Amino acid sequence: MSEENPILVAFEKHNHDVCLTNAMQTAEEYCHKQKLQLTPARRKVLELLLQEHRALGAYDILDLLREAGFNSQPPVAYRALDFLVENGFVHKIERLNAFVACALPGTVHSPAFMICRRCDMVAETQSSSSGFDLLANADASGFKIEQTIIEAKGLCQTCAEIE
Amino acid sequence: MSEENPILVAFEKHNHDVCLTNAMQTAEEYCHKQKLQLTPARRKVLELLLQEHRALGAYDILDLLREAGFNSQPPVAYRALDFLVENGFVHKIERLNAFVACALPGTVHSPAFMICRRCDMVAETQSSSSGFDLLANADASGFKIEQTIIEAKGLCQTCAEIE
DNA sequence: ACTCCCACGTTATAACATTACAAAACGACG
DNA sequence: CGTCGTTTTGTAATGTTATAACGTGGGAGT
Repeated sequence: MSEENPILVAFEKHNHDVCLTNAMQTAEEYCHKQKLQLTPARRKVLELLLQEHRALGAYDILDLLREAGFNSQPPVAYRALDFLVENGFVHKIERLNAFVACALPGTVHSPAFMICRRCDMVAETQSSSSGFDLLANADASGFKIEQTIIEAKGLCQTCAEIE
Repeated sequence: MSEENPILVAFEKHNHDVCLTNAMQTAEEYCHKQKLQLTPARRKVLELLLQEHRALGAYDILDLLREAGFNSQPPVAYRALDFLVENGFVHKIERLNAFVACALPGTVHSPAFMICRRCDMVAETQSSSSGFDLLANADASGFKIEQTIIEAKGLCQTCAEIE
């Protein structure tokens, strides 16, 4: 069930308001504890991203911000996104040059993504490190991994049935 | 040793001419068999990339092409890169929006990369599919993975010693 | 009140990538 | 050998993503 496996949440029907409210609350608390400022622009960008299980480009976000009465220059969006990414509330999807709200905010994790090429849905899952060749090769060569991005492109179940 | 483990080749001293010659020959043969045209621009781009174990941006390549007497518009570089990527001679590094010659051309493989953030070296390794959470989660959700990109950022041994 | 830091405002531009359409090269086949 | 269809190239213009640079304002601590 979704309640127990947030990983699959993007694929299933769920009460999205709860999704959003929980995530916002987690962000609030985290920022309060860390003495970080969840300013209006940052908050709005996070809300916008939480409203979809899709990745949005920086300029999409910029348009939405503009509609919401915010200032409209690119640095506005990029600064907010940088903040949110740094603090783990948002992930960048490199394949898409786009951004998606974190499905597991407030936890240290090493995410992996499934990206549907048809409907653009992005689902986040955990990538446990173990048993994974990359680590062995990194070790063997003395490479110190700091961060790994894992992004799978394909078709979600719904879209696979259609095609 | 490098001869037996091409995965580590980028990290070690090696006769780079051999590297290049072998890869070019593999590409020639593959194209001949598949009735693909390894045209001068495509060949030159592959050579340029093979000359480094680093990723080059499309515009870097464009500059080098220009120096080599080729035409200089962006589509020239992007077309050659598209061809080389489609046929597995070159990989795109999404994190860097840049391109690197394949270390194992002519074989079907699912690569993973180690990218040194200090010296920009890119090493290719294989990502065996097995034992890897993403697959289990994809299965569980009905997601059909078509391609997975794996890119680790960090420090290569040499750079780790310096820092 | 002073000052330091952080966030924001704004302009400009850099870096990456594609569309569109015309011309040339190439290969297959009658 | 033509000529037709396909692939590749030439070229201009434009679209998309991201950052540099520099100035302004507001709050926290002294």
